[in-house]
Amino acid sequence: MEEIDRRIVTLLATDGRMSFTDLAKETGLSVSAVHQRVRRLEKRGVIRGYAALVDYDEIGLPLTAFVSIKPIDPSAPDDAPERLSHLTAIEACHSVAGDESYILKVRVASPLALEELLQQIRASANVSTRTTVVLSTPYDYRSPVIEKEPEADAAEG
Amino acid sequence: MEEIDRRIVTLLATDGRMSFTDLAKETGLSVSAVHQRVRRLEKRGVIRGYAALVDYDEIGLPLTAFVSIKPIDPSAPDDAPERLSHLTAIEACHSVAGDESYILKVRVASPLALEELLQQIRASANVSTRTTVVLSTPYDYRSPVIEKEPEADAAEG
DNA sequence: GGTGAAAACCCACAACT
DNA sequence: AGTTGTGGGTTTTCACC
Repeated sequence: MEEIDRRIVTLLATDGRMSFTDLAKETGLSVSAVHQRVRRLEKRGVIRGYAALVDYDEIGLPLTAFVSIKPIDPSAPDDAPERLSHLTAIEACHSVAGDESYILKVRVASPLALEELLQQIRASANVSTRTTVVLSTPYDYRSPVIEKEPEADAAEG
Repeated sequence: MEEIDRRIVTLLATDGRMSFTDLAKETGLSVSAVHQRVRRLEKRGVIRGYAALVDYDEIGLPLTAFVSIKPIDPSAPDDAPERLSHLTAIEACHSVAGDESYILKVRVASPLALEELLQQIRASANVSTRTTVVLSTPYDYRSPVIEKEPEADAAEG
């Protein structure tokens, strides 16, 4: 990705509501040129969307945990992510290398809610769970510093 | 938090660039009322900010990992988060219960970059590391479903 | 907290280089 | 890909309820 696009993505990753006018000032381009680039970055999937970052304490979900899961029956087809996606307390699901198959990040209201969630996870995906409770979060959702050479160029459109 | 604020936060968590005009339509309030509520939610810290969600493959950081760290000298003061915050590859830092003290989420360009990062983490915070590499991410950054009763009311402003 | 309205500002598109 | 120009929509503030 080239310099100006990198700058646009960095700015929007830091302030997702920055106006095109301000992006234009920051990049030295015209408003329409920036507009065009942002739409292209969205279309290419470099920008996947925009989100307000919320304080989970304030919205009544103060307990965060990482839940590592392992299938009870390793020979069964592994469709844990789909089986778990209806559980809205699960913020993220990562397939990982190592002893366990997935790491889930979950947000709940209380220890009791966590207990109930773990039961639902085990029942829904036929897995065992290992839970690591988050005590505090010094920082989170930091914006990336974008590399100069992300990858070799792909085939032309 | 009350019904309309919950709705506003949910909508902005899902689409961080939604206009005040659209938020007004969705909530049945006037544009100015929605505007006022959003500003209040920002000021109260319920909304911490706005971010573009980027595709880390596309920006040249295709390797994600969780790095659990443990102090080499448990009697030394624990200031790992501050000591590590200059490493921009670290997206998040959570203090956790359990055998290790923190879980870091990191984004790097390559296995070699991960190796170098781990050396920097160990050197900067005087810790040992245990790394779990992410193979794929079925989902991530899902918006919260906000509870009706987050907490008892705080003291008046 | 809510409303409507005015002014300032921003977006989206067109025409062109 | 970039620029400028413009009509129309959005944001922000203000006076009032």
